[in-house]
Formats: sequence, structure tokens, C-alpha cells
Amino acid sequence: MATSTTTRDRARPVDKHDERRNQLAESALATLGELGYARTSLREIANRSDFTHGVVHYYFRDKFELIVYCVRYYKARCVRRYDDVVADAGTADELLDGFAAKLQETLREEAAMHRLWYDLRTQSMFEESLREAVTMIDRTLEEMIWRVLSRYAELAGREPVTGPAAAYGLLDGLFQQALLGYVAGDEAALETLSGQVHGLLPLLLRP
Amino acid sequence: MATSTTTRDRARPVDKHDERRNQLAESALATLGELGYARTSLREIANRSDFTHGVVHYYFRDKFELIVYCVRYYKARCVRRYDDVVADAGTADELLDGFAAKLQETLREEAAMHRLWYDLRTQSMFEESLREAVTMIDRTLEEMIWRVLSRYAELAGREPVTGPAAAYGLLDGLFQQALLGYVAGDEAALETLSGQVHGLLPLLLRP
DNA sequence: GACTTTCCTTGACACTTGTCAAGCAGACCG
DNA sequence: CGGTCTGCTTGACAAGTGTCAAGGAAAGTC
Repeated sequence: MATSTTTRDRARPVDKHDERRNQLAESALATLGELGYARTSLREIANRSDFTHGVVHYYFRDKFELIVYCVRYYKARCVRRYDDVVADAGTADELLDGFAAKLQETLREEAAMHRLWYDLRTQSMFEESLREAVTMIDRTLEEMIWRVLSRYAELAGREPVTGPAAAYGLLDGLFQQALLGYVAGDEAALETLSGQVHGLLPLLLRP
Repeated sequence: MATSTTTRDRARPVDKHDERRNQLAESALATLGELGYARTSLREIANRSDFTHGVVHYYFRDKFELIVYCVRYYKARCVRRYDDVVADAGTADELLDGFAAKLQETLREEAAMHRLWYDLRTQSMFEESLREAVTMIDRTLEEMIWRVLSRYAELAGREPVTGPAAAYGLLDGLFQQALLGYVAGDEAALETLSGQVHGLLPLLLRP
């Protein structure tokens, strides 16, 4: 991100507006990740940033617009996380190892963001207005997982037994369980997750 | 705390106090299932019941005590849901069919309760005070799933390839995905779930 | 009957929330 | 220099929140 915000930048004035929005989204995401959707107020977001609560309302019409903007902003940041692993792996086992390691890394370093994601996804079951954004991200994640699995199958010279949806559901279940444990302080969740993924993926290939 | 005073004196077999608490929990659960944890206030719970908002505070010290009581009350109601299926099945295929059918039934008839469960479980990642109750239920659900899977393996004369935790994580992932779709209006999620479960369980048995 | 305990209603409190309007500082433009 | 526009601060508003206390109603006890 371009942190050299001051003056020098002869770029379009339009960008400045968007840049502020992104800064606010960044702040908001940090707060949301820490407190969760329910307990996060606009004032709290402002307090934990360098802005006042009026600014938030200046850049976003209402709370909902801010949240949805954040969700989309977040998605753009995380959706290609496993692409390198897929591209770099030369064998099926290598891919599996890389994928599991990346999952661990995600769990360790992005726990707050991911519990927020699960929070928002769950909220979308109650708040219809969140549904569209959530569905979109969910589909993107599903495709991300599918890229991993189908490449894994390819490297193994075999075929997946499941479709993209089931594959995503299964892995997401394991990850969510691990996240729950990890957030609760169970460090072993990292290893458990890796083991489970190493166990699962081979099962998803037709013999 | 000591609000139950000296319950010893009259030794009424059925404590009227507890009965009211259960009625309130029932009302609260209905409201929570509809609105979600974040948007449910004590007054809203009272409004949607035959009680006034003061009564809630008379029977529960604070909001948190009510929520936790509800969570436990809910658990007691749903945790033996698959026991009949396990007991009645004579073959592995029969068990699989019965289990999938019961999952569908759960999805169809208890969607509100389950989205509430996922809501609370996610909240527990932010609110430590919810964690104990949630962990307890999660373990109970894991055991429930394990009873199904291990009996399934037994009937098939084979061994499960996963432990209880992984099995629960996988199935929970599929169920949650189906719930998300179903709540959003996708009726096909019922069939999809059944198909996925029919596909998954055989994979979980050692060849 | 009167008295006590239990149950519930009502209204209030202190506080937080989203929202918005009035106004101010500074840049930009003539 | 004055004027205008953008970005931001501040303070206010109404609505909603959890909590609680004072007191009435009902039921049970003597």
C-alpha cells in the first residue's frame, strides 16, 4: 500500500478519496477482527484509528456500507494465497506439504481475520443484506480450494472423487475446527490440522 | 447465586422456578434463532413472549447467564438426535441412508436453531466467557458423530481412517455449507448434502 | 382474618449506538 | 486578497441497551 500519502503525489484527486476509504477499511478490519461484528461500533473503529468518528460517516454513508466495503477489501487481499504453492509444487506430495504448511501459516498469522470471516458469514444467515457479498467470497474461496485439489490430482495422475463444493466444505470444516481450537489457546491445533489435511487429501482422489 | 434461597424447605418435586427459567429459555431460543445473538436484546425476548422485560432479569442475573443457560438447554434437547438411527440400522447402507435422511430433516426443521449454534460458536472466538459452554457442546456433538461413524464402520466390518475430531470437522463443514445454502433459499441444498454424505462416509473407512 | 414470601410490572438510570448538522481549518483558484 | 470547496471536528439527537429498584399482586402460611 502507498503510505507516502503526502502531497508529492500528483496522481488523480479521485484516488485520495479511495485511499482514505481503504485506510478506514484497514482500521475497521483490525477492530472487527479483534472485537467481532457484534461488538464493533463505528466509534470504536474511529477510536482505534487516527480518525474521529465523524470521518467514518463522511466516507461511508452508513455502517452497512462500511462493512460491505471491508468485506470486499479483505477478499481482494487473501484470495490468491495458495496460488504460489500450486504453481511451485512439482509433485503431489510436495503440493500437499506446501498446502498444509500454508494452512498452518494462515491459521497462525491471520486468525483474527478468519474468525471475522466466519463471523460475517454466519451473520449473513440472519442479515440478508450481507448475503450477496458473503456468497461471492465463499465462491471465490471454493475456487481457490478447487485449484489446489485439481492440481493435486493432476500431479498424482488421478481424479478427484468430489466436486468443488464438497471439497471446500470438507476443508473448511477442518480449518474452522482448528481455528476454534487455536483461538482458544490450543497450539497443537496447528499440527492437528496439518495431520488431518495430509490424511484427507489422498482420500479425495479416485484410486 | 444464592437466589434459589432455601429450596430445601418445601421440597417441591418440580421446582417452579426452574420451570419458568425453561419457559424463558424456550422463548429466548426462539428469538435468538430468528434474530441471531447480536441483534437479540432482553426486551426483544420479552416482547416476543408472554413476559415482561423485568421477568427476564428476575430469573436471570444478567444477559450472559441467560444466554449460557439457553445454550445448555438447547444442547440437552438435540444431542441424542441420531441415536435411534444408529440403534435401528441393521446394515451399513441402512445406517448411511438413515443418517443422511436425519441430517436432511435437521436441516429442514431446525435451521434456525443451527444457525444460532454456529453464531454462538463463532462468538465464542471473540467472547471468552462463552467458550466453556461452547466447547462442551462441541465435544458432545463430536461424540455423537463418532457414535454414528464407528457403528457404521462396525456394520461394514471395517475401520475408520480418521479420529473423532476429524470426522466431526468434515461432516460439520458439509452441514454448515448446506445450512448456509438452505437459509439463503436453496432447496437443493438438502439433496446436495445427502449426496455428499453418501460420498464421504465410505471414504472414511479403511479399505 | 393478617402476615410473609414469591412473583411480576412499571418506570427509571446510565450508557452506547448510528446518524447527522453546524462550523472550522486549510488548500485551491481567481 | 476574497471566495469556494474539500476534509474533518465537534457536539448534539433519538433510539435502544442492560440493569435495577420500588412497589403492587398473588399465593401460601399462621
